[in-house]
Amino acid sequence: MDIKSKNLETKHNKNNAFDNFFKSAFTVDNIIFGFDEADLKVLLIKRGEVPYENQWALPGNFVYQDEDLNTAAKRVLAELTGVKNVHLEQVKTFGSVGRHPFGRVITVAYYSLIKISDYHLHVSSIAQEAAWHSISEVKGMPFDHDEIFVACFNRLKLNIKRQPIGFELLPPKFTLTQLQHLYEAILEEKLDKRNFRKKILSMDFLIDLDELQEGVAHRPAKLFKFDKERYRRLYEEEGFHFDVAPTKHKKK
Amino acid sequence: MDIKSKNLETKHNKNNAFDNFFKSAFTVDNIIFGFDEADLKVLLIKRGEVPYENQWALPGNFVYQDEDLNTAAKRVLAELTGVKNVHLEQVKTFGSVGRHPFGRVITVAYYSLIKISDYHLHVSSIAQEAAWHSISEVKGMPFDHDEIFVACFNRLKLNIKRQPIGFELLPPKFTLTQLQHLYEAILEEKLDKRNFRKKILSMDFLIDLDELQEGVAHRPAKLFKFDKERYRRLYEEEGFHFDVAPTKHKKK
DNA sequence: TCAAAAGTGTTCTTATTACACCCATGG
DNA sequence: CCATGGGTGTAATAAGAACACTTTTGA
Repeated sequence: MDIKSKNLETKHNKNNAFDNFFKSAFTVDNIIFGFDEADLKVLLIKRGEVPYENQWALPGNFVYQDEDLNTAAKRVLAELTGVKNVHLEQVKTFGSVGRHPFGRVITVAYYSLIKISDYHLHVSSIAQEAAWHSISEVKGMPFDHDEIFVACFNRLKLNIKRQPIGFELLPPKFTLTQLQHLYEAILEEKLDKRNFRKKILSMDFLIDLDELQEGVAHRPAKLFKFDKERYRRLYEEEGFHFDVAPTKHKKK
Repeated sequence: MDIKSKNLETKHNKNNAFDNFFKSAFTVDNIIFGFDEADLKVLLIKRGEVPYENQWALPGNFVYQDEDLNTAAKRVLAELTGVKNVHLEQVKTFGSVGRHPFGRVITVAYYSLIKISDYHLHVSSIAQEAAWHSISEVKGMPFDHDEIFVACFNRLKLNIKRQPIGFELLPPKFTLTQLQHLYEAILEEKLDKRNFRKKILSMDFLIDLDELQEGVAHRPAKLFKFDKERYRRLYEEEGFHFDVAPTKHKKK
């Protein structure tokens, strides 16, 4: 992403009445989710810049003057992880007056879903250091990052039941148990195994690869992959609904 | 809302490296929904300012340097309609590079729900003129306002099934048919009368006022009001779900 | 007495829930 | 042969969908 210094300033300088308003900055912050067999994780950085240098925080960056919001979010992600073509969703914008010590900075929060195996740390200008943190440990971040994290996690919980995004977090081949654990990690509740399988298979977007797990000290599980086309069609045409009973608990 | 000229600029001027980024403006735009017996409406303004002076557009305004985003959205609403304490939801932020001819302007879109009867036009600095438009007529607005409208309307469709917001659009006393028409207008489909009533009454947040409509040329309908407390509890405790069959159409 | 909208139940179908045992593998 | 997780079905209950006629009022 190269930064051309466009003539935006000269354009708005024609309209002096508005100049007072062109004094804000805005940023994107990115909650990068990954799933590691059993745990839902978030990629945090150790900040390489003031303010809050050296603290663990959400990866984010200023949005350049000639850069769209989504582009900026993708850039942050790519610089940090080297991963492109990622599922990205804008969640909410945070703009409290006092949220940034340097002035008025509004931030647009995104979440993204990546396969943890695709990730290879690209230490960049954004960060001195980056690391995956379990979602339970994500607390005490600077700015309003805790609040941003909660908003994004809640959005993910909502979306996982309605959108074809589960596979973004899994390797291309996975077992039904892995998929169930992913849902459990996101929804933060245990699900009933038989009901989960019945429902997910009835939806008809999983392809049985006729392959088995290898090297596990128990009966090997079958491997599946997502049929993205079907998954997408299901979502677009009829509004996909995923809901199964938690284990041993009356719903409602 | 008075505008103090805080010392934000001097604060960030200490950090010259960032100064390049403090050149953006941001605004809020507000999709104000109202419901008028049969039709869902949106309050548009005839712009009193450049750019696009005299065109119908979404009401919005720059966010002041010392004003939170929600506060700005409420201010726009209050200046335009005189209505306060309104249901307001942030939907999405739009920030394409070229969306505003005066420079980089990011806008945070909100929707709000008001009782159309509470509204008395306060022509303000924001608008020369304001008027309710049926949602079907809302097209051809300047900037990216069409896109913003669609995003907000879609969000409303989603929320009406999950959140206790229906009553925000109705007068304090209403009939079941009015309520059904509201749902139909938002969801853009006809619903089955008996199923609608069965479901909505079983949820137990409507209070039968033992009053009847007057002066109608047909059997008068009973009047109900919302029990806001119950409605809210229902939502918070168990995640309220509203879904009824459209008339004469197989679902799925 | 007519037009207009209010009000009201039942049956059928589909989806959700609860629940427990045998199987295949590696160590 | 044991520990570990994989894999499977059925019955009971609840929710959703389809559907048509009688009632009350004002004009």
